[in-house]
Amino acid sequence: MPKSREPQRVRIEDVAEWAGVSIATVSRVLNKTGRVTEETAELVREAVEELGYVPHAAARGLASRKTNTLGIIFPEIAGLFFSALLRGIEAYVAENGYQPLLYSTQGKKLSRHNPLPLNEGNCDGLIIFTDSLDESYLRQLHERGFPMVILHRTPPEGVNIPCITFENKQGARQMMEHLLGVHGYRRIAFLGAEGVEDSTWRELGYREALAAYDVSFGLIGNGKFLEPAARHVVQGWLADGIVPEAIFAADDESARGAIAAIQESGRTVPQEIAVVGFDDTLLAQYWSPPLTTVRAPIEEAGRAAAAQLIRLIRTGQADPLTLLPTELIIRRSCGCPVRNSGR
Amino acid sequence: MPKSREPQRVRIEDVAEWAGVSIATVSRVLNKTGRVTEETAELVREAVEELGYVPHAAARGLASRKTNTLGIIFPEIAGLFFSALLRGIEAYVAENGYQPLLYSTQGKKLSRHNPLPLNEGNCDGLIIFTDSLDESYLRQLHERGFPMVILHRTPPEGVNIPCITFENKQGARQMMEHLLGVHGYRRIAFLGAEGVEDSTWRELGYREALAAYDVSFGLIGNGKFLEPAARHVVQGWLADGIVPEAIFAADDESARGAIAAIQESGRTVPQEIAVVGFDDTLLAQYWSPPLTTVRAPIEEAGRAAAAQLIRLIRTGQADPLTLLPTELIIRRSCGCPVRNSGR
DNA sequence: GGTAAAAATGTAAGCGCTTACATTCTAGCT
DNA sequence: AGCTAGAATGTAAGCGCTTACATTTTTACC
Repeated sequence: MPKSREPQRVRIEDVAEWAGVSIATVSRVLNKTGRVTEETAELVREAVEELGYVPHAAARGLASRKTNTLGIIFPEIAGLFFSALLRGIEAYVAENGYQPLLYSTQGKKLSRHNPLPLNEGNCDGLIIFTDSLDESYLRQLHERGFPMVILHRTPPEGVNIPCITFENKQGARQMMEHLLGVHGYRRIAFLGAEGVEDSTWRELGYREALAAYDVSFGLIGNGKFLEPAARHVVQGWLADGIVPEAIFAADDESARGAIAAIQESGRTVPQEIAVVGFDDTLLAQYWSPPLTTVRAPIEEAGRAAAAQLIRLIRTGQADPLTLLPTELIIRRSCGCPVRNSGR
Repeated sequence: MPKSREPQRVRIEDVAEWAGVSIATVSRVLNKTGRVTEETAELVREAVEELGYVPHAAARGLASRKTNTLGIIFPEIAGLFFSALLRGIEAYVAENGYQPLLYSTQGKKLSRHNPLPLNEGNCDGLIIFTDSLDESYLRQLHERGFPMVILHRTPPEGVNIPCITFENKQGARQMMEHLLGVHGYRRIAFLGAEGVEDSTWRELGYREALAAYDVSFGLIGNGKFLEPAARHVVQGWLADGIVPEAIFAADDESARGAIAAIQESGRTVPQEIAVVGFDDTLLAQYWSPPLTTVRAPIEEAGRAAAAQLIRLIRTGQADPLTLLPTELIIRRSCGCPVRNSGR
């Protein structure tokens, strides 16, 4: 049985033949490398158009050892945080002639034994988002000289991979100042995510502020940065008769969970328990009550990561640490009176 | 000046040498193709481990004409809709040994003159999301025999590309039945997005329902599926003294905008104007009032798209049309009394 | 018109793999 | 021991490009 018509791929050779030139010339026209008479160039372009030629990315990458692609490693694809980050990356990357290639580890931790599908073969550099690669693997990649930047995670010791993160501690500190200083709350609980570095820093800000105000009350729950988990934790507290004056959720999703748990218990936010968050995603301004939170410039972080990576690829240099400032967004859930919608 | 230490890439040749075998054997072990003694295989695996060898994806792709990668084309990266879809795709694709490669057109419409960076060179097939490719380009790709599926858009005439979409008209119809039949509303406005196919179908459902109930009132605004645009449209209506009994927003973001505009005008939802949406994303259950909407199985759509594409790649066959059912989610914004939170 | 430098184009050697085919080895026969 | 089928492994030809270098053509100038 004859194989069903295998649609012939158009190759550079076909273009060359059509235009009556050599493949080298075609390549030169396409890549604008080397000089070619305008006449010939036009002829080649016509051939490309006529035949519908599209260069084969893999072949090109193999031959030139560049892919013009940046790999982006995410632990999972979810939520607005991710969207915003990606938007920032994408915008910057596109402006600079690269295309982003995404890979999500879906919770699996990658190591040398379970290596990344993204490597020199298909991208020129990597943006690594949080904790998805184990330390020795990260180190190995880095030693190979593969350009990488890390988002929201300090690189392992001795490995100087550029890092982009928020002023987490500082932001948390500010929020706590507001809760402690303006509202006078003392019994403030913290809802973090164990093992997530952002959360750890925010927690540190929380602790420091508490210490600064000489408050001995401290309550820390693991809301895993997920609404259901956070809701569950707070339900547990309330059931056990532990009723803080305020809950500082280390991200907006946890805040959402906390509010749900409190409201389900028949209590009101912020009158009985205030709740504040971190990130300012999730349309938090539309919640009831509108959420007081710390705005993290997520999109900006994406842009910064892309910028550092491209710089690293091109010049071999990049800033070891980029710290992005956060901003306190006061709405209603902390107990403040209406002022502005925080738009 | 000597070039700074160029870190040598480990190639299959190095592995072969270390293990004392030929590169063909290494390849066979790695791809589990052809027979190799367990002894030799083990030796090769040791070499791989020892040297930290990772195959070069481009070279592999070039030689084998397979990339195990699926390209996913999005108009833009934004919102929860996208996240959910991607999650569905990613889950299915990963289970089947592929990895997704994303490309966002950022609003630009791609054509033959501005071709896709994703092609035979770096992926084995394409999932195309809405209107990001022009018709003749789509046709050309299809004629080349490149496997593709389309999400939320009917393929151009004569081109039988498998298509995955929601029961948009049906879902809109159901919602309208609720508004017309249960609540008895007659002055119902529609907030769509011009040129978006999903919106067009939903609008058709809206019109049909109106006709079925012999309602002559009809008001259609272009909210562009964006909160600010929708808000603006509704502000305009209200300012002009046009006050419908209900607004059917063709997606949740527009619904959000409509609610905002109404509330800003000092009116209440749903008492004075009811608002309903479509998609059930965006934590719509937490809004104030909780949004009555049509749930579209977004994640399921992603999964279905991936499934069809992989089937197409492997067998050359796929279902021409996959229609995913929607579900009416009654909450409060339509005027219904509290029943359940729609969790 | 002749010559040399510059410009334009062509030739061919890879890039790091897979894989068809060739070769060598092993084991089971006679 | 000698022979052979089958298993194990090796050899080498590409995959479709880029690019260093070789060659040819043009231009500018004497």
